[in-house]
Amino acid sequence: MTETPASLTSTQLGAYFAFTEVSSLLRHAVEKQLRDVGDLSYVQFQLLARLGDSPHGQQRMTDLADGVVYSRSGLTYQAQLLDQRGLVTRAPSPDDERSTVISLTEAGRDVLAAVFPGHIEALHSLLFAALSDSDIDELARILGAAAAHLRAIPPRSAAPRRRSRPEA
Amino acid sequence: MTETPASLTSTQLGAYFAFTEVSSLLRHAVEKQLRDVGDLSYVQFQLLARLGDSPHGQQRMTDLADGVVYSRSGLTYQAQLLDQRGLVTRAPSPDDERSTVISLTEAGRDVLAAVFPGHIEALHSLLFAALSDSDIDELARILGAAAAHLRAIPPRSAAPRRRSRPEA
DNA sequence: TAGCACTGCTTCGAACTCGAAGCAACGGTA
DNA sequence: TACCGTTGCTTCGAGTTCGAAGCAGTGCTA
Repeated sequence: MTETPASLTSTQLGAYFAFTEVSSLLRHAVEKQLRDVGDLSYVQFQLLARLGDSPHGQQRMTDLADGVVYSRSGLTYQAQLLDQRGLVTRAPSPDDERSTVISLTEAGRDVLAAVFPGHIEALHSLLFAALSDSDIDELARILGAAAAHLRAIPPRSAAPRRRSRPEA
Repeated sequence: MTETPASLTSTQLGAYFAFTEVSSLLRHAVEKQLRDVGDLSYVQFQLLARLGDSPHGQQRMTDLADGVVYSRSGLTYQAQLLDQRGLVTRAPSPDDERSTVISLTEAGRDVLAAVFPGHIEALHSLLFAALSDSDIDELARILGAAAAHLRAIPPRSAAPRRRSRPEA
């Protein structure tokens, strides 16, 4: 570490607060749109979208979970729900019997197609409408660098969790 | 509406994806630090921090909930937990018997003080370390504008919720 | 001052999330 | 081939979140 100031500059604080605020508000607004149009939670949408972007509309559970920064057990739960709704199917991988491959169905693609335009429209009106083209360029560049940094720093931070005192 | 393109430019997509990724990763990392050092969830930290920043270390429940973009019932729950831990106290407002005023205790300030340096250090190493000063300026400016826009757009969007089919 | 819509908080039930533990399959080694 | 640490997923229990409903206090109007 070169230096570790005890505080942040007001600009840094401002950037951080603005970031968290945009994050919260945008998330809520987008969530609402997804719920209203496709009866999807944000997580479910992310999962479907990621599948839609994958080679044969399919991915291994673990890869999918890592992709959306989500717990494996949580993914199992959501995959069940999506499976019940017929938006995805699950099958053991031919390569590795342990793996479950989750695949987007036609119905899944339909829901995705139904939700997408509104999703994009929401992003336009909520986020990009307030920004100039060059702002968006800058944002993409800066956040891209930040994302790369975050991805690289903690490859998979360990350290045991600790909720409350488990016991004396 | 002036125009509603059916898709986003790749720069816009990039900005959006980078944003969500930074948001997720940063959130997880910060959450972990807060948990390890002060045994606080992110929400709890936000609540304490906001109280610490308020006039007499106190705020009305509703204002606090709005401040952190959080449901009222959720706040009631967390306020109970923080109360039990002695980090805050709750009392009816003298002005308005309906209101509950939640106040930071000394113990609450102590926890906040214990957690803060690590929190700032985490922000440094996770986020700001990857960015130049001018990047941070830009980020603050752009996200500030976006936040203002988001705050203004939906004063409090209504529209009834709808989860799954309530019936066959 | 009686009536009444509204506000502020809490309670309640249902849904979602997570980590730990459990179970099966894999892959290396002897 | 038998063993064994590792990997991939699911099950389980506990904790957290939300919206709807309920309840009390407020303030406006007649």
